[in-house]
Amino acid sequence: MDALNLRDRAASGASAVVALIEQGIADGTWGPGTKLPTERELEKRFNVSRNTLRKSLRVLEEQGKIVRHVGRGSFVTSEATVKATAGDQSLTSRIIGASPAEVMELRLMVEPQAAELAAGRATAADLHRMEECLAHAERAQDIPEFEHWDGMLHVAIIGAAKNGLLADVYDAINAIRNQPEWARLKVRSLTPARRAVYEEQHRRIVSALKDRDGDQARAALQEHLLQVRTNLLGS
Amino acid sequence: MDALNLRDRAASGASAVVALIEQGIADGTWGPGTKLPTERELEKRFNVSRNTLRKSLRVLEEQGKIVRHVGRGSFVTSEATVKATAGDQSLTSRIIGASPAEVMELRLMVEPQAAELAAGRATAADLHRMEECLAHAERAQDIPEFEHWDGMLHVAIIGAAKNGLLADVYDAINAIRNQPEWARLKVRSLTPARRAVYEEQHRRIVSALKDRDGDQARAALQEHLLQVRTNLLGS
DNA sequence: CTCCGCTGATCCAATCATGAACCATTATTG
DNA sequence: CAATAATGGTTCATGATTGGATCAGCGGAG
Repeated sequence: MDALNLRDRAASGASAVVALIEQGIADGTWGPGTKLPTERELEKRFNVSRNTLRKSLRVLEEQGKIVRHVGRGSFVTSEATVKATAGDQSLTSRIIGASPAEVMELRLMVEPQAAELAAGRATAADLHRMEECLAHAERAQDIPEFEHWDGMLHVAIIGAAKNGLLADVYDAINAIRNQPEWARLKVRSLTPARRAVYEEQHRRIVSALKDRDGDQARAALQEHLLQVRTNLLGS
Repeated sequence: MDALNLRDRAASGASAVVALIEQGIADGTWGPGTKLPTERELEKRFNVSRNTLRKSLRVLEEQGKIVRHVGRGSFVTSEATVKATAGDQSLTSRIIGASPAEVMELRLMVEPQAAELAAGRATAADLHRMEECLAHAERAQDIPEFEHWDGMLHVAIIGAAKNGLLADVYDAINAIRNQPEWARLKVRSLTPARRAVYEEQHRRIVSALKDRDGDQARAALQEHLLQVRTNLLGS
């Protein structure tokens, strides 16, 4: 049946167009948040004049089912986003605003002690993973690749501490590494000389972990992070 | 007619370009750490203007999926593929499943050092708030009320460290206090004698903070948490 | 016939995409 | 070391797209 051709039907008019668009929203043709076709497109699709179509859209807008913006288009209201904002806010999103100084301070609190725990808990697989990160980092051709394996090494150390909660928290903190400002800070601070220093410090950390020397591991990681903070924040 | 050429229309627009590049990252065309083609190259490949392309790249940068640097190029970040697949789960919800042993281990990592920082950063208002928590806790008529002010005291100490990120993380961890299982554990472990010990330890912590004695504050808080862990977990 | 709704058209305002030029930083080359 | 090329960062003018608003005309229902 030619359900879209309203002009030939007895029940033509604005209210019929409203019903059709509502149906399209209900059956998923236009899902929440999606953009409706332009008015000039819908005008042709429903075979009504633009004024009639606009009247229908106005009804839907007043019902809160769509929102319209000049120059952008008309959009189906998204219940999902409304629902999302009502609930508890993800820590990750709150963390995004944290300053590099705050991040480094927290890392300095947590990571050295995690290394101390890891010295007593790391499995052979953990240590092997760290060695791989070391190798990859030293073979890295450019700074982003080095940063990647640097980050993975720290994650591996945290993971070796065998505390799932700690790993989750560190993951959340680590998400900041992907923030543009933070990344720019890292790249700018990473000179070849400093990279060599980092690689040496990394080796000493992993070496201490392999020796099951918790004190040494904690001290080496702390020294490393202090160096990173100095390079990063210039203090 | 040009308006009906859906291929051309689909290829235009910033969001479409974002999707294309995301796909390229997801399917391994541009793996983690690799360098994207230059903007002037992508501009031609996707048949959009450079400004449009750059808008798309900015979106990807804000999502942390790529990193850009003047004179060098744009690079896929290490966690980009992970981010493309894994949704961002609230840390709070993940934390709920953490065991009391894990929680106490993390608190032992963070809180004593936070106390050390707080000794040097606490404002008069911070110290006053701690005193109030102390007073309320000691006047508490029942265990839940004592627990409440006990928790508030710890929050106040964390807050005095003046690290917003730390405060957010601690808030997330602290949410477990409202979990039924955790509460049961606390109530069972809290005898009147132990409560008296806790109050004495609390007073020593706050006293050290008022004296600006970071070492003493850290030691006192660590001792307190070790005591709590022993009482909670019986080890 | 009159009233009301729909039509077709025109213009306006906000937004977007485009293309180009120029700048700042980095890499490469002589 | 100096010069050149490469590359991302920024800005601007222009045209296209899109919803917003108005108006004269047409046609059926009362």
